[in-house]
Amino acid sequence: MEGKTKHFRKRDAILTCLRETKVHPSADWVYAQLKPQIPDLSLGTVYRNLALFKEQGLIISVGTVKGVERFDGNPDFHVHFICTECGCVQDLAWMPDLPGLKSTAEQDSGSQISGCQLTFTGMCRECSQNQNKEEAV
Amino acid sequence: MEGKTKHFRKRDAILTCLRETKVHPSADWVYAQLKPQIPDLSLGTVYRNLALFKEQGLIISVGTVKGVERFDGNPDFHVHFICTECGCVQDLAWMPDLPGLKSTAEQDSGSQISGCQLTFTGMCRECSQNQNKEEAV
DNA sequence: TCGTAAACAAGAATGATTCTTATTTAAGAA
DNA sequence: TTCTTAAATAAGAATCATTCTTGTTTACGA
Repeated sequence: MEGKTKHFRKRDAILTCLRETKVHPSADWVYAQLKPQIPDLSLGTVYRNLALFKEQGLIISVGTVKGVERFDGNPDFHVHFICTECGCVQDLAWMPDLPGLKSTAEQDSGSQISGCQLTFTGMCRECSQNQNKEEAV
Repeated sequence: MEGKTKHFRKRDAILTCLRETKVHPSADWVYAQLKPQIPDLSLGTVYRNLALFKEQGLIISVGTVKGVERFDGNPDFHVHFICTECGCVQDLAWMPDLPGLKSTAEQDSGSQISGCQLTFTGMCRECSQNQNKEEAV
């Protein structure tokens, strides 16, 4: 009742961490998050497992924000918003017609399409407010 | 008839290079492209000017492909396809209703939206064919 | 009990990008 | 013209996210 778990304890913890957060974290964030509970966790392990999960389609990459790759534990298609100011990433609730998009794009490109990313960039509410404060000074 | 040009010769060459190619190049590709004509061009200059153009909205970043940022000299909204095998990037001709997308996303996120990226990933025709050949062996 | 393969830690290596310093250039004031 | 100043740049060092290497531990089946 303890034997089998140990071998995958870290792997499982990394996947669970990704699934439970909404921040669309970086490898480093996941590492910092888990390190207190798993003191002998290595950053390399986080990177390796993230790459594995991505390959298996369990997670997706949201893209690179300020030079750092960000991940999403929900691999189902949905729309993202990225704040170019603070780098936060949000899921949008609204969902366009994906099958339509995909088949159109497939015909257009003549390629086999496996993934789709719709991402908006801009300034999040919080950053907009902070900007206004600064301007008011 | 030669005076004013010199100061911006490299800057102009970098922007022109980006506008004339369809490959959605990396900084390094632009550097390699221009180096023969401009032997004293430095890679740092390419990076610096790309960052400047991006800030000015003259070009956009298509995202990071295999760890390298790729750029597009056409900043107007259009859809991209990225081959995860060879890393090539293509423009698609088809264009969804952007204003509609944007206003919907703006309401949804409560944020000021300035940019939009719709990107499909998959395997390009050429890579698909190569894969078939390999399997046939 | 062995042998093998996967998971892993630790730290080195890589490589894209950014930063620093000194030089050159343009353009305007004296 | 001659200074002064600021932008553009080259060259190479520095940074830092990511990947790779090596040796160790763990699970599991013969």
